[in-house]
Amino acid sequence: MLLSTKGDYGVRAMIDLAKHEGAGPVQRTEIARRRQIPESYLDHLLAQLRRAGFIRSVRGPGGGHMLAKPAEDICLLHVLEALEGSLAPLACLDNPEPGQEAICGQEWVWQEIYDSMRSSLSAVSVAELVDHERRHERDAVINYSI
Amino acid sequence: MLLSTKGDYGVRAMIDLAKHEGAGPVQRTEIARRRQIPESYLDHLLAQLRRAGFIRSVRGPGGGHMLAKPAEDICLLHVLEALEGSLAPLACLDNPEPGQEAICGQEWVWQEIYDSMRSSLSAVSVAELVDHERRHERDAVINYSI
DNA sequence: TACAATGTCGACTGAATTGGTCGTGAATAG
DNA sequence: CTATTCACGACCAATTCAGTCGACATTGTA
Repeated sequence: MLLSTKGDYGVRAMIDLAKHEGAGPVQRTEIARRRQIPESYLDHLLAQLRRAGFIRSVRGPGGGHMLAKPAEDICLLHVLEALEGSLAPLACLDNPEPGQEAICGQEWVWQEIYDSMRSSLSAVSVAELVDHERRHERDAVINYSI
Repeated sequence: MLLSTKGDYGVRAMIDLAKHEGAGPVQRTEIARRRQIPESYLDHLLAQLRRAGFIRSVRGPGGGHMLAKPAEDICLLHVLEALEGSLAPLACLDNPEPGQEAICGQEWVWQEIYDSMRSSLSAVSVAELVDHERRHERDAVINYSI
């Protein structure tokens, strides 16, 4: 049931881009270092995010990557689905086949879980993830300073 | 994010056993046929369910498998965890490592989803799955008869 | 113009996991 | 004793995961 690293890393990258918005393009190298992602692997994820329209990239010296739209307008669900494909825990939740209920007998439970999961994920924007991280950092500093 | 067939098949098997409770042991062959599970694969799943204490098995002619306790007392969460191991969508939810929050930045979202999922799964017993299936069958018959 | 920095893309790969099969052996009812 | 049924472990093919690598395109700067 694990999310693959694709989804995890991809979201990390989006958070990193959102956090450094406004200071020009962010380089692959920087994202990879800060978020502990293998650089050449990150390449693929950035490509997927670009094709999905979440980021823009510019080449050449001083180039890098940036969000293609405001972080508030990008929800976690869309990012994850772009990277992972469907998040359904059972294949039959996406394309229900008639007669399967009698054999499998548990779709209804998973359907509820799936709906609830999608609802949670679509309620969280990349901007909120950044906010949360910033708050967490502040708390850590306060704790440390006591 | 898919549940593996282990979990799916295993739950199907438990439902099948619960449904045919009281009529003596149920054979591997029967379960496999009704629930569309490869018979020799089902073998492994029954072994895991047995080791986890959910079912008892008897050998010899007329042998088979049966629930080791009332279907009402067996919840989906326990069955699935016995078959799949942890259901956590991120590895860090089970053994959080300090410092990861700053890098990953999304645990809190997944923690909520994970908690909610576990809560849903532990609220459903195998008996309820059987009930649900029986109701579904009745409805299907009614629809057919119209 | 040359070149260095950067992103783009696709081929390739090793390891792990998934989803099984198969064969041997043990228990037991009749 | 034999047929039936479970028990268990060895084995296996295909797929997916998680990357690496190399060739190439673009562009700012000297």
